[in-house]
Amino acid sequence: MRISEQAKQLCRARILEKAAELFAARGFDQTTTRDIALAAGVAAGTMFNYFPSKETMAMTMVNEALARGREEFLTRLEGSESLEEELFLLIGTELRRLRPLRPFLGPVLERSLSPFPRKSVCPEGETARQEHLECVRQIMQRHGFSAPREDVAGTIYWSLYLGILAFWTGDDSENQEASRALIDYAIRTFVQMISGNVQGGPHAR
Amino acid sequence: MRISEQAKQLCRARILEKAAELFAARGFDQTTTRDIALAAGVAAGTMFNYFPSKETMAMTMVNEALARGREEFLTRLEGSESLEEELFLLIGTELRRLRPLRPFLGPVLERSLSPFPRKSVCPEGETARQEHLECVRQIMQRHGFSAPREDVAGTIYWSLYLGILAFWTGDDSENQEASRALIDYAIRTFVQMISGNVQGGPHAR
DNA sequence: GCACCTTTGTGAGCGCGCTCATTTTTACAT
DNA sequence: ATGTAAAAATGAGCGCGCTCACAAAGGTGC
Repeated sequence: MRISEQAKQLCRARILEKAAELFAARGFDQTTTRDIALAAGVAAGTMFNYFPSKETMAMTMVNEALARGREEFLTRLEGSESLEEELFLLIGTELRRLRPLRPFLGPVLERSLSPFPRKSVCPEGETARQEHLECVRQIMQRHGFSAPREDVAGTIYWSLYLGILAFWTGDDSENQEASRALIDYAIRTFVQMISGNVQGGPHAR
Repeated sequence: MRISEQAKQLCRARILEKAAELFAARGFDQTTTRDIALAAGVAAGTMFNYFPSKETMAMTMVNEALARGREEFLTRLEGSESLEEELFLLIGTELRRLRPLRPFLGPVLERSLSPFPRKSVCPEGETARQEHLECVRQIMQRHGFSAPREDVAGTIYWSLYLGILAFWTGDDSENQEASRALIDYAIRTFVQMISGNVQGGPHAR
């Protein structure tokens, strides 16, 4: 059976929608792939023609939210922001879009955005990292930074970003003041670092 | 059957030893609990009287290595080090002890040291975090720092530490120059931050 | 309308980590 | 020695994510 591209995308979207509902209602680990298949009205095996793994389903939602956050960030930019302000705005809009997914983010990001090297990483996690870092790189370029020592600065930025994501994921307080303070501090620390103002240390000459 | 405490510890040690060998030889994910049971000469179910999960077995090894690293750190201290030098020495000795476990660290630390909140976290991972942070806290106190804003500074330190661990875990180069540079940079960044030298930013007055 | 081929759907079943009802083994009181 | 109860070992089996051999369902040439 050959099916139209439209019907295929419709089926894919229905699976994703039902998966999102179940993840939000019960959590990622408490939702089985058989549950999702049942809710979407397909056989258990059929889902895996559309998504190679349960993890991929969740990270597809995450990447879409992040991408829309970055789009919104670009429209909100006024050009008068400092580097710190732009990074704060970027992360803020990303988090706003991630908000509906927050009830089930923990296990998903733990698996897919881990900084630790693995044999079989979920490719969507790698995509998320690359696209966020590319956006940050563009912001830095706009402000005249060329990010010396790419590996080192990139790794440290990503560590801080993951720390922010993790803290925010667990921050259930009303207005998330703690998260805002943490983001502020992390961004300032990072900008300070790439400004070359962090000097000295055990092995500096 | 009631067994002597000695025999119990011996059995526990044999399971841990065989598990370590298999993890190192094939990797964590490629080693099944049935493999370990067979190698240790016990039934599949028996292992779970000694360790509640496969993950716990691995993190037990990690925590032991980290603890011995911290012991060695204390003996190596000469009292003349700067804060940066002490932190560098601490992390260096920890990593040296972790070295034999490095072939299978990735999946283990990804699961157990994740900064993301989870329902059923491996308690050994929490132990690792607390004991390392306690050691860092003592070092900071020795140098006259009281770590203002405990949540923020602690979270950022832990993010940087995880970044270091992750980078080092994947760093197969001969003398690990890249890792040394990263550790240097991360420590300097952190010390700069807690020194209160990081100021300004989008929401500072 | 019919045979043919490709794409898509299907669900039994695999291997995994882990559980639990049952059996076996031991220390100890007698 | 013997009986007893608790501790420890056992392995069949569960539920999970995921695979794969096969069936069903279109589009295409005649």
